[in-house]
Amino acid sequence: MTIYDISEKAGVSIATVSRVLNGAGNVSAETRKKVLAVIEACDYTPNAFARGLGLNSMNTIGILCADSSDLYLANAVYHIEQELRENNYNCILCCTGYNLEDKKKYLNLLVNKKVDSVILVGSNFISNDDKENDYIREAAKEIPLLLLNADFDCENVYCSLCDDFKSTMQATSHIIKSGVKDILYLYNSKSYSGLRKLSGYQSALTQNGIPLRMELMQYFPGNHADLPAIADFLSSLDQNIKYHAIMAADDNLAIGAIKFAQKKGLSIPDDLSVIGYNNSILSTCCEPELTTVDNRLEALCHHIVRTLIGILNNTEMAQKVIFSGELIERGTTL
Amino acid sequence: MTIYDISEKAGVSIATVSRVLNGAGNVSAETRKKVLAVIEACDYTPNAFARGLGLNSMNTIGILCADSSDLYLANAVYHIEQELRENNYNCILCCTGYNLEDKKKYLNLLVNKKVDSVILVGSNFISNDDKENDYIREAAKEIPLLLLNADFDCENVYCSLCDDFKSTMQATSHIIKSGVKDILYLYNSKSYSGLRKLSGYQSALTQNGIPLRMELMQYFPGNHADLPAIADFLSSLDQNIKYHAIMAADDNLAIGAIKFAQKKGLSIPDDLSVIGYNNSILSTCCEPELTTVDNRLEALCHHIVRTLIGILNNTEMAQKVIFSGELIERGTTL
DNA sequence: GTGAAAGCGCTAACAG
DNA sequence: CTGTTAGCGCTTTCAC
Repeated sequence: MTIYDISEKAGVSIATVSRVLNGAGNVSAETRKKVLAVIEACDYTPNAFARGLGLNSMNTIGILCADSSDLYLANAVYHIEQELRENNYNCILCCTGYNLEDKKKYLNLLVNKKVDSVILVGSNFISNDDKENDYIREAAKEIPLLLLNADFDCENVYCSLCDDFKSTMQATSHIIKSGVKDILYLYNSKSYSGLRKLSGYQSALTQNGIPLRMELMQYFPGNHADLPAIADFLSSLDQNIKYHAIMAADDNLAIGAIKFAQKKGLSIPDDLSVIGYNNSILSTCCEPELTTVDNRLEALCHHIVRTLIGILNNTEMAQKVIFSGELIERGTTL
Repeated sequence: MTIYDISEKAGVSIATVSRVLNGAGNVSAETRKKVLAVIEACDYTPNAFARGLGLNSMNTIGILCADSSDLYLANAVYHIEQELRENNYNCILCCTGYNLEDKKKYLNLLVNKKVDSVILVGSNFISNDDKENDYIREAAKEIPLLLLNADFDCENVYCSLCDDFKSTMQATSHIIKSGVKDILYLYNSKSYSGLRKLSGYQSALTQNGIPLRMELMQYFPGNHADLPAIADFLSSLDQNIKYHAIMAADDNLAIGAIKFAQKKGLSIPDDLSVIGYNNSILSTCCEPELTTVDNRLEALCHHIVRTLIGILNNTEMAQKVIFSGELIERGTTL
């Protein structure tokens, strides 16, 4: 069933059918009604590929993320897909892993699939080594790129991010104000965002006149989905490193810290304060529940989709928007 | 840059360019080399829409799921996308929520977008009221449909599922063997799969000569992502309902149960045994870690993609494959 | 308000 | 082994 069949049955030209299909104004009410009746009767839907070829768009947006099974990224993908769908766009999901070559490959693939735009979810698409960001610049020459939780200045790329520096600084300060000064910083990512968080931690200490100590900044080299491994990592640390609080770069790490404390018989928050980051489902799985930073994921996703829709409608849009995180106080802090 | 430009620059016809592009054999090595050089030099990639129109396929598969932020579904989507991508297919993700009209609407949308097939992830797409499954039958007339974790007999639909009845029965029996007979069953879904699990629980009791008690089968009406609400639900139960074990239909519910026990000061597993289902990240977030049923998600996903690839290559494939779950014993059982 | 016809860029059947 | 040509099904410009 094609537009030709419909035009024939309705006794009009294909141009007219096309007009009613696309809601063009210049069709008489009578003709429109007649055509609509035939379309209805035949249960006709236009061929999406032919439409795509003509319009050079199939209303699809690529979503690139390292790992859609990651709690945080899965949530982001969920919110983005939802809001895009409400705006009549569909999403092609593509998970890249953390390898640069694969990121390049799949970003290219999406561009070649002729998506209208791609949203890169997560800070790990921007490297601190700027040469490694050329693939982003190249792709941005073809279609608009939107970055969630990354900061990158480039024509045709738009960023929505949370001020991770400030949030981490505030969270760390919150611990300090409670009277604890020896705070371990536990992190798992050296992405731009990961490093910003680390700076926030350092800044909070410095501002409060607490000297920085390298041994209190610990990088967990494993997979943060492996919660027991995080606990084991903490257990394996030099016993001479003393601390009474852990500021974690994400909730997974924080849960690992809590497991460690439980195994060691430490009482939370009396012996050990813990703060996480992301306000994910993990922050409520434990007792006491986890104090964590809500980095406004939903707002970020909402904003990024609004920006995208604006761009696709040729409206001028802000290239960068920065949200502020919020500390959610629960039971793991004093 | 089109195939015409390339053919012109290479001094051959567009047919020849098309041949080298598609790896057809009948091109002389010399011509192929020449064309390839031009393609390379121009950084040319064929227009995906035009290709789609000609071949009636763009190598995309629809993934329909209720909620891709759900731990379990997110994992399924992740594995499916990954394996599909390795087979040169891309995924259009579409989350429907749990409302029947929306499921219909988005399944139709995917069919109209001309995906090659759609994978329906999660048992909630099949209703116990068979009339409500007609939308599946309709869609299956157009393209092959693959169901993950659902059981449905219909031409052109293929199912991969885990035997939830057996797994739940075995898990429940495991508790009984440890000497506990008063077991609360906690569930949150009345989907086909949800009901199969409940039957498994009942069957285990019956086989062991334990009478069924309605008050020990509790349906949690809230959202299972709201962990504290699950704990509150258990707290709100009639105090006269006595039990020393909880068999939960998923890990979320089990974690809620553990939170409840911790609040109430019950020791796990001595005062209360708990078993979850899915072997998700939540099963390792607590201390002791959760005994749970691994329902072979990765194997299911692998199999469903293999089946799909087979179908698309016109190979005859089994319409239904049933995997067996496996009890992962950790710390919440005796 | 409506129709004719020219693309959009590719694949594949057919001819040579 | 290579080229010509007819679609694929739609949108859109230009006449009328």
